[in-house]
Amino acid sequence: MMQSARPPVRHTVTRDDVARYANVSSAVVSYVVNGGPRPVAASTATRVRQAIKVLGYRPNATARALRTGSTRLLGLVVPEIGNPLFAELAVAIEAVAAERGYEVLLTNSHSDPARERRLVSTLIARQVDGLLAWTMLTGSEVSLLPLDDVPTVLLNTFNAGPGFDTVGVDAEAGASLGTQHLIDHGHERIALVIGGGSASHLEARERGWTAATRSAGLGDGPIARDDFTRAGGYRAGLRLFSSPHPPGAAFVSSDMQATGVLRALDELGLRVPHDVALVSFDGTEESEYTLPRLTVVRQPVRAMAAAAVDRVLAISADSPKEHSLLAPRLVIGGSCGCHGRVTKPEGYERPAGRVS
Amino acid sequence: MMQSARPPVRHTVTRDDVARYANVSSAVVSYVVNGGPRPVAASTATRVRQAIKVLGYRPNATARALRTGSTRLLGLVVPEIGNPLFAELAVAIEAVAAERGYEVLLTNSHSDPARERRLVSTLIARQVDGLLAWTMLTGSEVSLLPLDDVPTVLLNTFNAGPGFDTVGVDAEAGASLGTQHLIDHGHERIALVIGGGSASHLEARERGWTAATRSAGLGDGPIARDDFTRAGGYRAGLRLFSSPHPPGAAFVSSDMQATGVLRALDELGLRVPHDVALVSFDGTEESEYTLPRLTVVRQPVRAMAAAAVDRVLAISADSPKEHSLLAPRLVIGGSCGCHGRVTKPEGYERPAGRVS
DNA sequence: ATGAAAGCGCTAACAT
DNA sequence: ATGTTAGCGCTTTCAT
Repeated sequence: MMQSARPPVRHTVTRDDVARYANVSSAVVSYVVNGGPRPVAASTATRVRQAIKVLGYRPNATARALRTGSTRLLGLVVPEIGNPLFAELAVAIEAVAAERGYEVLLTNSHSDPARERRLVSTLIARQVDGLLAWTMLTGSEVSLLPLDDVPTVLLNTFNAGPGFDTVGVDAEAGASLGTQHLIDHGHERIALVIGGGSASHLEARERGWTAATRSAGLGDGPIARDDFTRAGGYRAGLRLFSSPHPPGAAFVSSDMQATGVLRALDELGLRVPHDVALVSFDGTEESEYTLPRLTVVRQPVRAMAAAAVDRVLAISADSPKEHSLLAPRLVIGGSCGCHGRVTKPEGYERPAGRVS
Repeated sequence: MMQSARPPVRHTVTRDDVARYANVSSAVVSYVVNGGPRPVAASTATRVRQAIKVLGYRPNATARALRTGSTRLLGLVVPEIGNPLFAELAVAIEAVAAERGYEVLLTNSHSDPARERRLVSTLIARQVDGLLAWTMLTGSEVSLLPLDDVPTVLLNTFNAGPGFDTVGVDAEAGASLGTQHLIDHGHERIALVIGGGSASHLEARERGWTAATRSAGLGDGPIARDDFTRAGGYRAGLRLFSSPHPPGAAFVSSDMQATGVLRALDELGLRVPHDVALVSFDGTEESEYTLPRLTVVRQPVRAMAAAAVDRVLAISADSPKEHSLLAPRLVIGGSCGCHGRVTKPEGYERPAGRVS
């Protein structure tokens, strides 16, 4: 005769304990806890709730997930939480997901393809109900991910082929918009500072910058490629503006790099926007507090989050793939030359409070 | 005769399918997948692995967790992922946890006590193996959390009473260190910019600032309290430095606020460090890219992460509570007056790469 | 309105 | 070395 296995004790009070205490069946406890699917007499429900309180019963979401087949968990993969853009996106996605009754398992790929593949695997193993990924992989690499039958939305990935749902910002239009603004200021030699990789959203920014300068009849400006970090922007800025014939303006493809460029310019003794005009891509809160405040092409982070979460929750086996492309918008700061002086940050409110 | 319930189909290929395909028992598949606890013949193992590959089998972590009683998941609650300090801490905790074979469920309380309580509840419901929380609650409120029997480490919480394990930085010593540095520069009236709340780590910073000025025989400087954000620092800075008798130096209790103070000073036409000297608390990467670079009391983020994760994994029912207090250190930047000019950011490397 | 019980996918003790 | 099987805590169908 077989003996049963003895798994480690964890969650001492179970639904059965509550049932026993309240003198009902475990099914009734479920009905009370979940508000259905069967009705429960008011007096019984009260007794059950009382038992739950007295015993300190806490439902086990793991068991529930195993039984129902749904974890109400969304997996999110971003390249770097330390980048304010992704932090803001993660916060927004978390907020939208919470409104829909989902929680988010947030993971950080450190822009490492191998790590990204591993993260996707563990998220799937954890049975997430949906997956949102800002991938660093190329289109063909993405196709190799073990995405099986998990509803997936790729963020800002435009070369993944038709097999994936995508939500992204029109980076090409955004880069054109920002570059055009510098052209409107009369600049004729406009550099591009951009990440070193070949992710599709980077290529799009490069295309937008090229398109704007060319359609204005200007020659292509210099390109400085470096890491998608503050340090990368700093190095790119030093190279670009200490060259023999430095450009008078630059479109920087991310706020983090722009922060680095600002430091480089400061060290080189160049003033913004007087000597060099700058427009950057992202429009994170950090960009509102640089000196001067950056003029930016702002990513519609909230809208992206909402579109992505709603889409991933709507995906079913036979739904056709969708591709949303959101429009970024230009937000004028003090780095482009529109204002003689720095503009107020958005969070500004009349000074109030104590100074003791 | 009873019929069985029919949960929704999800994960089509199960461990039993693999067993059937490889012509072994499901136990053997487990042994192969988990590398134990019983040995498996090499040829059998190969057959099983082949079956796994062919069928595209992916283990179900939910079922595993239910069975073993361990999710290998750590819950983390921080006040605001948008704050670079917490982003850096989250990344560090994630990295340490990964080394120990754990993943992190990261949640954001938005500094809202009610939300924080809810997060703790859902993390416990999700059966995290441990909980790390940078709480905004007071000591007595923390005691009311349904922490039951989940190993918990509180981060930077010093008034939670002896019932909790804690890991934190010595904020009082840090604030003294930073303030003392301004005193060493000859400042006699040193303001404090600090958050409006009453969290214990804020009180500690205030104590440290007070202790340093008093032991130097100086009178207490002005205090500006405002939100723990860039906007809060900006408002505090405007109030503080547009007052009739503005201080010549300030110790700012967070990098984010310091960023706002820098903007306020810029708008008021005051130069740093020439007119006003600044030292701030945190030492995030962002503080290395402000203009000028901030002189900071740097929080030992990596060390905190390691201490917290190791501690939470070591906690058992009968282990006595521990309280680690880590030492922050002063990192000189360009805002205190040590250098005539801005110092190089840490990420600095000799310029290299293309400028096309 | 309530109860009984099967079974989600997995692990591991016990049997062979 | 491999097989059999109970049961983790929960939901839900079917029966009463």
